Parts: sequence; structure tokens; C-alpha cells
Amino acid sequence: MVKPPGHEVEEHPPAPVRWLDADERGAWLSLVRVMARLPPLLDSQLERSAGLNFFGYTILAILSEQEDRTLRMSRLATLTNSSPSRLSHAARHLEGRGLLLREADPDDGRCIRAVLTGAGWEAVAAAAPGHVDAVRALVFDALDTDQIGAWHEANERILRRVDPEQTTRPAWSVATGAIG
Amino acid sequence: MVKPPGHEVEEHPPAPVRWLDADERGAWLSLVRVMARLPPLLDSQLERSAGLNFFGYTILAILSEQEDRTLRMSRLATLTNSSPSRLSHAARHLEGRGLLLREADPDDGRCIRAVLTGAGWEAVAAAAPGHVDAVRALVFDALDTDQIGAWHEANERILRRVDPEQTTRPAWSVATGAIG
DNA sequence: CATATTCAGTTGAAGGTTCAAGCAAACTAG
DNA sequence: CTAGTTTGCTTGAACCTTCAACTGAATATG
Repeated sequence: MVKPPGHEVEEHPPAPVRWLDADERGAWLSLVRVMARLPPLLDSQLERSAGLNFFGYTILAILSEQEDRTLRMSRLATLTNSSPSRLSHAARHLEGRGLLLREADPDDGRCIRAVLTGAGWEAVAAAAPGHVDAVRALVFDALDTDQIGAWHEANERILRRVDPEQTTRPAWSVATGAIG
Repeated sequence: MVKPPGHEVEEHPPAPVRWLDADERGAWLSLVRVMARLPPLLDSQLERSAGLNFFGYTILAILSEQEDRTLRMSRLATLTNSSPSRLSHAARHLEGRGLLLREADPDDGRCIRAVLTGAGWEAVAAAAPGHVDAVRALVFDALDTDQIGAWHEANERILRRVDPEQTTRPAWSVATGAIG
């Protein structure tokens, strides 16, 4: 490999790898397994009971929590932890099923506003109890209050590394709270 | 909806939904965001540095930790938290790149043994340091020892709910420990 | 021994996600 | 005002995962 001229990168001696110790490895594998097994369980519960996957449910749930059941696509993408592209595809499916609709934003011709339909609202409302039950059974029934606190704190610290901009910070509950 | 004859299901009064409280909601959203953001970061780090995704890396890593760098497909599927189908597709790709090969098991004609090749071993060995650095930077640098312990314990408790059979229990480290 | 069942693994199609490219509206500078 | 850039969103192709169907080998049953 030929070095380009200029940009003489300082050659640090290769820092010795700091392998994970036994505790770290155990903790890491726990997370890896949770990440591998939890999402499919949530997906299949929602799939069976509402014909939605977790992502679709999240989209509808977040819309249902807005004053006017409306959100710009870009904002919705941020809140759902998704790329604009992913959201666009998913929104097309949901729109085809009559659960939401997309309309031009009068204030900014570039923006599209996603609006939850009546059918969409009924779909989330019907799906929410079963979903919350699943989350409770799989996660919170396993932990007492102190454990939840410590676990939350650790996950937040990790999030600061993983998502430094904290783009999703604003409050939203993925309809794990009462719908109204 | 017409009830089929027989199978008279006991009609319990619908148990009131136990919505998540504010603390639970906050903790839940932390996990959801970690699950959404961490895997893509690990994938892209491995993709850039080794042309592998996390799943492919895991396959090679687990094989590299076996005495004879060999494992039956079914066992490998369990250890990688994957379905047989997913593993089969991935193994075909990796085999195409010369990183592993598959051979008939002499002891049981139904089984296939996946064997890590020399090139496969070199690929993991080259990728491992960068991967461990990423895991450390994104996760463990954010936590002190006590936090790691509490976080680990909570994740283990969740795992007991999510994966009651504990199919993946046996020790493996996804090559976050030294390779040799 | 014949048949049925289970087990290990693969396959192709369907579905979802990512990626790069593209379009149009809005902003920015000269 | 106009040319260039940025922003918001969509699109189609490539990729990966899942699902259901299938093969062949081992085991169980009569």
C-alpha cells in the first residue's frame, strides 16, 4: 500500500489489545443473547395478535401519543430509531392497510406528515395490552425495583456511548403506558 | 366469530392491563434504544475492517475456540443464537469465501461438520482486536465493575424469561478473549 | 424386516432492511 | 434573481432473515 503524500499519520506503536476479562465476557454474552432472543419474541407476539411487527407497532404507538396523531416522517424516523428509508417502506405498508396516511405538510413542501387513522388507532389500542403483558412477563417480572434502577442506569450509560447525540431523547413510551 | 364445538375455554374476566410505570418505561426505552443502535455499530465496524457482519464474525469466532476448530452445524446454530436455516445460508457465503468448509460427519451421516480454514482463522484473528476495542468503547468503558455486575445480573434474570431452556448456556466468548 | 417418526441440514421464495441514487422543495450566496 | 447546496423523502436493487417445504439418515414401532 502506497502512502499518499502529506497526511503523515503518526504511527503509534500498536496498542496492546485489552481483551475482556471473565466478568466482562459473561456480561457481554448476556446482552448478546438478550438482543438475539427478545426482539423475535416481541415480534411474534405482535404478529400473532395484531399482524404487526415491533417496528410497525412502534410507528403506530408513537403517532397515537401525539396530540393530533400526526408527526413528520423525519421526526417519526428519529423517534423509532429508524432510517428514513426503512420508515418510508414501512409507512407504505401501513398506509396500504389503512392504518395511517401520509399528507403534504402545508408549512414545508418538503415534509410529509404521517397521520394515524381511526383504524390505526384501534389497531394499537387492541395490540397494546398484549404487548405490555409480554414486556412485563419477559423483562420486568424478572427484576425488582432496585434492579430495574441499576439496569436502567447502566443502559443509559451505554447509550451515551452508542448514541452520543441522544437523538431519541424526548419522552415517548412506545405505548407501554395507557392509551388515550 | 362462531365458537367451534367442544374446547370450551374458561372465560376469565379480562385481567386489567398492568401498564408500565414511569421508571419501567424509562428502563424499557433504554433497552429498546440499545438494541436498535448497538448491533449496527458492531456490524459496520466489522464490515469495514474485515468484510464480516457480527453474525459471520461470531460463527468464525466460535469455531476458532474449538479444540479442532470444528463444530456440528446444529451445535453451531445453537451457540450463535441462530436458526439452522440462517446458519446454513451464512455458512454457504463463508464457505464461498474460503473461510470455512463443511464436511460430512463420519459418526452420523445426518450431521455436517463446519471446519474453520486457515484463511478463516486469520480473518478472525485479524478482526478480533478491533471488535474488542469497539465493544470496550461502546459498552465497558461506560461502566465500573459494580455496574457491570448489576447489569449482568439483571440481563441474566431477563434471559431466564426469554430463553428458559438456556440453550446457549455453555461457555463461549465470541472471541472477545485472546485467540490462540 | 417394514414402516413411521424424528433429526440434521438445505433450499427457494417471501418479507424486511440497507444502500446508493434520485427528486423536488427550501435555503444560501453572490 | 439565480446557481449551488442542503433538507426531506422516496425508490429499486442488493442483501439478509424467516418460513415452509423438502431430502436423506437414524431411530423407533409394530
